[in-house]
Amino acid sequence: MPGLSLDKCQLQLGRGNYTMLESENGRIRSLDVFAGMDDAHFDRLMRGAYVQNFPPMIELITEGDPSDFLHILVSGSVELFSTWNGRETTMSTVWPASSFILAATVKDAPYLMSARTLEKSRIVLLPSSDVREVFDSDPCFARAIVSELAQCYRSVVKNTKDLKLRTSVERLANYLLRQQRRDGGGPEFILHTEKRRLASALGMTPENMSRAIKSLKPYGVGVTGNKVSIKDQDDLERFAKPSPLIDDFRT
Amino acid sequence: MPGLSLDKCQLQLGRGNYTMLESENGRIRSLDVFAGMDDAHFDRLMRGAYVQNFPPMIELITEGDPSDFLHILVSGSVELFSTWNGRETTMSTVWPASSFILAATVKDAPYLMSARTLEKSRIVLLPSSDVREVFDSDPCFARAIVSELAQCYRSVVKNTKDLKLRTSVERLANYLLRQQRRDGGGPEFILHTEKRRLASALGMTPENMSRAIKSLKPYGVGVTGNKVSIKDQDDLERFAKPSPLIDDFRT
DNA sequence: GGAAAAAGTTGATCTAGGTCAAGAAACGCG
DNA sequence: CGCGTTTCTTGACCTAGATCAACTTTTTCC
Repeated sequence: MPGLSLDKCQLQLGRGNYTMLESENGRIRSLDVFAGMDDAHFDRLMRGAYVQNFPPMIELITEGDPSDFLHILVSGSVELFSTWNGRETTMSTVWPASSFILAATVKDAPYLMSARTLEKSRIVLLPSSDVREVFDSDPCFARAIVSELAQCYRSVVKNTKDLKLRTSVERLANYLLRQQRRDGGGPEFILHTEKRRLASALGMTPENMSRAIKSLKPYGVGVTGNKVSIKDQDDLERFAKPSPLIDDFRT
Repeated sequence: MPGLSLDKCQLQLGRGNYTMLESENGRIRSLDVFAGMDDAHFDRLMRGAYVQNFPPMIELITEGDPSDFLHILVSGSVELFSTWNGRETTMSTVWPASSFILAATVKDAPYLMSARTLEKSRIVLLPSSDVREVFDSDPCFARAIVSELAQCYRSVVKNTKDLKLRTSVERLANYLLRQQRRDGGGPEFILHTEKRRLASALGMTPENMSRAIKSLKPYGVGVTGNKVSIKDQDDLERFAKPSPLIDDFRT
């Protein structure tokens, strides 16, 4: 439903009322960014907050726009993407519960990426000015923001290394290994992303992704639909050569 | 001189003494990161600091090592690069006066990139633990760190967009336009980077860089040695289609 | 449940960019 | 200054991956 604008949505769903926020508070409060902060400051942040449900495929943010809100994804999933000269690429996918476009908020600079919901998503919107204000008065929050930001930075750096140092098949192989770990490490797991989006995220075309999957078959990788099975873990790892300095998403 | 290790250097040059630091203090003090902070806190940081001169091509940092120091480049230039599976790529080049590997320091996590001097360089080393300590006690410093980090993050995001959305010739064209602006905007300017390093930074081979330069000739770009002349600004810009969301290095 | 739309796959072809090799130019150093 | 090393360039060739088109499978939605 591309005709449904953000404004329309806000009117439809209205400003998040206190009860809605209350029920969400626990979840949000326990996020890393807010964990250690003062209650008063947290309340201060939440007073100006909106909570909204969005349908799938709604463009939440358009790159270039001023960054009025820090977004926090409570449920659903959001794709960050960028465009130039008629081309488009997936920059990353956001899963609950985490914030996005923190850097734009902090710098009070225009968004560098657009964002759209992939599924029905619940999102908390914190006015950027409030975030900056509380940052200055709560050292604990400041510490958390800086840590989150550093984490984001390191993720992008890892992604750049992945892009510049590996071929597309190597990127796919390592993506599968990362996904496997995230899913518990068993020999069978599920892709939570559409293949064409995955292709874009990994910097290739959907067609080439299909072929890349096929070319991993000799290493014991089977993919049917969104189900992946890794028959020979060692063999795949010998090929993929995963490195903690690229593939470990925690450090 | 690849035989000369960092340790040897430290022995040779010794710990920066107070006089050396004093002479540097002004320059360092005026960096964005330190500008607004308390004098006492600044002194606290500088008490534990080392200042050192390094010859060209010395590896200052190896990716994967623990991040013991925040580095600040006072003069010279430093290349940040990464390796995987025998391949190497330039991630970015650092010019004075700015800090590098801030994110690793903040998170107390291993370096994701290696660093080497390109020329004779003067570098201030601040123990990471001191930086984190002062961060917690000086809100102004915290604000500056977060701003610097956000800036770094946004730079890497722009770089990813450049890599994923543009061809190598388009990347080169836009790089030239950025370099031109940085150099005052005149039709003639100078490349401050070796072409092979530039090639690596832009994600291509030196051979392909040569050919990319040639293919920009029809758009009025002339390159001889490190001198670049842009004869038809409009023509080049029509081809390069620079975007502030990728190419503006300030926001 | 079934038509329409979207996602995924496959094959044929093309092309951007990598690799290899050799020569030219620039640089560093005794 | 001149010799040796490195960088840069050019040409020939190759390959990873894109594009295009046709087809199959899956999903969506009335």
